[in-house]
Amino acid sequence: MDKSFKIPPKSPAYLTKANKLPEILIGLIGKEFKLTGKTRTDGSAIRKIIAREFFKNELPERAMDTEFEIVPPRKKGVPKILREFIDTYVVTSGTSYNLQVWNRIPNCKTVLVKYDSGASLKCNEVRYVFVKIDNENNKIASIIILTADYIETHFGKFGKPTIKHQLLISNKARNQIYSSESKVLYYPDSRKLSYYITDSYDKHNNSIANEPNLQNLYSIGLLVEIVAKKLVGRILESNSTKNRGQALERMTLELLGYEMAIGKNLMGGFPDIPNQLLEVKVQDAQTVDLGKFSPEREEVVFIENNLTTFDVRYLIALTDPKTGIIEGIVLAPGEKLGEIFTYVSDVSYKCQRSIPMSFFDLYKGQCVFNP
DNA sequence: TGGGGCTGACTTAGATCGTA
DNA sequence: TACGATCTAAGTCAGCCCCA
Repeated sequence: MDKSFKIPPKSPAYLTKANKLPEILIGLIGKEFKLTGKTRTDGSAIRKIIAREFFKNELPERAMDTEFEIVPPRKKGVPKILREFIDTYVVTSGTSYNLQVWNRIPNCKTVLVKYDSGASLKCNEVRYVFVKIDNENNKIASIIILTADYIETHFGKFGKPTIKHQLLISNKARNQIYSSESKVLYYPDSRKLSYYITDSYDKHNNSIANEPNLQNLYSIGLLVEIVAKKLVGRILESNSTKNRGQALERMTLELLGYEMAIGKNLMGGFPDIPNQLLEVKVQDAQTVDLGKFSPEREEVVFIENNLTTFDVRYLIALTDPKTGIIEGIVLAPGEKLGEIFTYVSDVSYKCQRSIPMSFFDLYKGQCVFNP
């Protein structure tokens, strides 16, 4: 996308009026658009197409560098097409569309761009451009431009912001683990746990639902022997992303000696296996999604025992993305992860709101603003 | 509805080349 | 030799999907 779109307009008054936006984009209706299936590729392609239409039209005059300030650090939460204060979204299939707005509360008045004149552009002024794709005919079926206020009024408020922590394991670090003899990289338990853990295996009947029982907590050293080393070489069936994590969890439970009825649901929550204070993760790309909890900062997980994210043991299975074979294991207390790997610098969060697909179908062949 | 997962676009850093 | 332009690799992070 042209860099000029990353510069805000000279002032909010220079933005194209929202009710004029359909006139600019109407020409795209019926135009060919083939989905690649690669989500970010499609999202990027649509953004470029929309931007091109604005380019054909006259862009709002740009602000000079000295006239404004982007308020959020690292421009997080600022719409991609800043010159028109627009974010674009691709709507494909399904019965509802899950709108995810990243790093801003959509319908709030937090300032994103602050002008020296005193004017500002706020979160609730972002225009959301939804491009509905006709999958069968590979064409743009409709373009619907909405405001956050319209979305909340018609479909309900956005859900609470959900935080996403991520950890990076570089290929270099990964290869170091692969080239080691055991293929297992591990570190001893946190000092707090070291007084409670045991090095001897004793099959017991505690459910995974139980809170950690400090008498039966296996040490990382023992977990390496009974779980980690035995996981190396096993295959994680890659039928779906979520199932793979669960497959690893089941394998781990089995190796720990817990009995799991076939088809029985796992606990969910944090950590995955509370009874062993063990969080299980699969990694075949560079990024490990830690989810809501992260040991980057110490956070109490079990108040009763004052156990924190630093004490939780992380078992990360490094797998080959093509074969699903576990080629290496990282087993370390949360407090160590940051020393070995890199946390994604800023925490990202998203606000979600589902919009029924029937809403988009209503406007097939049209380009409309807040209909 | 909240949360987790993969993926690849985008960004940044580093390397190399061309010209003055 | 210095500087800028261009190319490449590594690092970052969010879009869309799926599931409980």
